[in-house]
Amino acid sequence: MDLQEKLNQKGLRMTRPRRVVLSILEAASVPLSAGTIYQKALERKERIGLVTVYRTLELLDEFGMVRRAHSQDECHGYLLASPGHHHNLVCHTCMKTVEFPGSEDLSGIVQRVQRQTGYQVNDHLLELYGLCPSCQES
Amino acid sequence: MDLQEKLNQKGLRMTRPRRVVLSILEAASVPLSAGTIYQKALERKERIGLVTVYRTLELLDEFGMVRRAHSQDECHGYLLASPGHHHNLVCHTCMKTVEFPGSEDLSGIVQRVQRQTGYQVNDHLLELYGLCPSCQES
DNA sequence: ATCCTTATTGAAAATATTTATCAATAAGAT
DNA sequence: ATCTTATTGATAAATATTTTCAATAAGGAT
Repeated sequence: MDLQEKLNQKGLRMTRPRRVVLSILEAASVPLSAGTIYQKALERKERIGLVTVYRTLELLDEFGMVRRAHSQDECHGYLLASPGHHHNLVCHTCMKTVEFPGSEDLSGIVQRVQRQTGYQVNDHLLELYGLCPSCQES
Repeated sequence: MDLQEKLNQKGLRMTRPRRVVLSILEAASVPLSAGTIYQKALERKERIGLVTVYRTLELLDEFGMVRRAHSQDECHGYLLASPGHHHNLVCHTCMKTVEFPGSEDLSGIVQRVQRQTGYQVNDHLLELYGLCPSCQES
């Protein structure tokens, strides 16, 4: 289900700024902060306000169409989310980020932790860090 | 190795503010932001500046004595890190946080992802969310 | 205990980030 | 084309973080 449909479903409207933010995120392979998205929009000669970027990101987040990337230092980056449960794999050097699927793999850990702590686990955040292929060469 | 030793090793000094921040973190079971730590210090009638809290957290982070907790919304919380590799388990409701050990459990996932992406994985961030025992009752 | 060197601090100011307000605009149904 | 109202952007306000710098104090030397 794409943005247009989700908006209709809630009686909300498709607007140019929303299209722009989404488009910028689609073109990115690195998590972008609100400010950065705003800059890129201006470069495209779009008339848009920073405030709207924040609001749009909030909206996309509610729709689950975007994920926050929590690097150790910068935790303000947003990344377009593919449907389904994914995690991010971030390159330490160039920050290039790819997603990888799979939450089943965690069920072992989750069960052990539930047993040990008494907590009832219902969500998780997993992010891997490393070197992407091209950064491995240099 | 405790703070005193790590400081000596780098020719740095143990000071009252540093002791205070550490002590506040030791007493916490919930991730604390710089501002919150500052407040708690004032409550203790300590003469300390917010700036110093930021600096101390940065220092403790370099020493690996503290970890950032990246909840979906708030990613500015710091939590004392036990030695070794740990992850956080955060209660959605009361934010009470406990650590749990174990990075071996991830090796399966890591290997699969490395194979699939060509990335060389060397670090990770794992956080679980759920309900702590006492919040399950209510 | 006293002196010295210099890491450290706190206050204030400068930046950066995020949220709230509100009149003007424009989406989309009629 | 018109009407209703969700949405926008500018401004301002609120938060959060970093920089600057003179004053302070840790801790080794004496």
